[in-house]
Amino acid sequence: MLASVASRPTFKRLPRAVREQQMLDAAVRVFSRRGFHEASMDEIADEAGISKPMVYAYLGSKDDLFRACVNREGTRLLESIVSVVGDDLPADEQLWRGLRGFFAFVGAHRDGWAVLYRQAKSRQPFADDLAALRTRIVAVVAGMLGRAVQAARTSAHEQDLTASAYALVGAAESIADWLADHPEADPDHSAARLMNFSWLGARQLLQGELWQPSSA
Amino acid sequence: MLASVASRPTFKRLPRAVREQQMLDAAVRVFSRRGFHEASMDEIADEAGISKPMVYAYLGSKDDLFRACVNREGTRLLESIVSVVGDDLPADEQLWRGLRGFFAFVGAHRDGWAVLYRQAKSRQPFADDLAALRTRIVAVVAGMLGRAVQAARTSAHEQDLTASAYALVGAAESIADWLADHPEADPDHSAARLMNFSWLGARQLLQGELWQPSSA
DNA sequence: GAGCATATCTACTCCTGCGTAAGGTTACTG
DNA sequence: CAGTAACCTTACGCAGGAGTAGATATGCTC
Repeated sequence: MLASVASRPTFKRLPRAVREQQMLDAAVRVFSRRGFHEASMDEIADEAGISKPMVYAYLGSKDDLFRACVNREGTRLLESIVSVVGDDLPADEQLWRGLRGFFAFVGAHRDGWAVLYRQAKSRQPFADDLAALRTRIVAVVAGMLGRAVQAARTSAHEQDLTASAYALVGAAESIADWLADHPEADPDHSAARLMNFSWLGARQLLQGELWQPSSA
Repeated sequence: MLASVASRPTFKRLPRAVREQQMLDAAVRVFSRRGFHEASMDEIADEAGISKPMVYAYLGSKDDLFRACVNREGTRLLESIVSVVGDDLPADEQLWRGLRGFFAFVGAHRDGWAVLYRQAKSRQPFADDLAALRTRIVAVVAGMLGRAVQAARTSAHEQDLTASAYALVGAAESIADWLADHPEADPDHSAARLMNFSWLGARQLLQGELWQPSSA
């Protein structure tokens, strides 16, 4: 009704794969700063420099879109941990590498972390997706601890290993949360602090003991 | 327009203070199972056995109501920790008591915990309230560690103490989260597992060492 | 047992934002 | 350079739910 007079330079056409990634990037940013509900599809479309029906055409409903974000960021997160943790290294070295990988991810993808950690937990349909991811991480950690126990020829109950894994993951999330709000902070520093806490325990720390990475 | 024919037994009048508590109880339950946005004011009013305008008259808007829930549950949580942690006890005894108090609260107020932990984190306006509460808890924990360090005549950087406090609080939240989903689990058991992890550290645990409470 | 403050209800209005129908625009292909 | 398939848009339908207006019931006080 209005145009076709000026025939505006209008828009650029891009292949589907590219646009989908742009949309996901935009969605992660918006979900991160607004929260799931407060984020509107209009704002996401706007942030992606595209109109709303495109989002629906490519990624489906708002729920679908959010789930796609969680899956993409979750996969990246998990990948950044498991890719650096070797199978046959000493327990403390594995722990150290895992923590570094984790905090490096959070430092580099603060938006993604916010979506995963702060948003997905509250919405029931996605809580399941997140729980699944968390369970996989906890399983990785518990498996690591289990192998270390075997290597030390001591024994431990399955439940205790799992509890320790939960504690470790929770501690990491907590510090990551702090990190996400302090852009000036160094991820490796956070990793070292958590390493000290979780490996040595409060008792040793109070006695002034410190853990040192073997490789600089 | 419709009634005044049958003059139904209709409703019971209750003093404001009582109704307010009923409403808060209902709101916590509904927010807990639905999440902030999915919870409707109609459902909350219904759960409280009252009609919607009453909620607005007494507690204000939906935001106000949610904030009231967070404040009430947060105050209770903090109280259940600080009330059992003496000032002049050994560090491990303080830690043990604090953890027991915390997990006892979560075990007894799972709904309240869900509101605090899973919901408040995601909504921007309330994230501040929750952050304030968390900061107070972290400060309590850090203060405890600080006194313990002094008692041990060792030294530690302020930042390291705070990081340890964050890690401890995060680990506790993580296990509490698990506890909230396992009604059959014993809160004291969870407290003991976390005590082992945080006090001894992973290294000691892997060597088969265990921490024992001095009092049964 | 009449008056009055307070507690309570029913029945709306209106806004926000998800999801879609119907139709232009671009660029590739023969 | 016409035909066509994939991109992309504007403009709307519609539902859910926050918040409110106005009327009614209750029980305390004298």
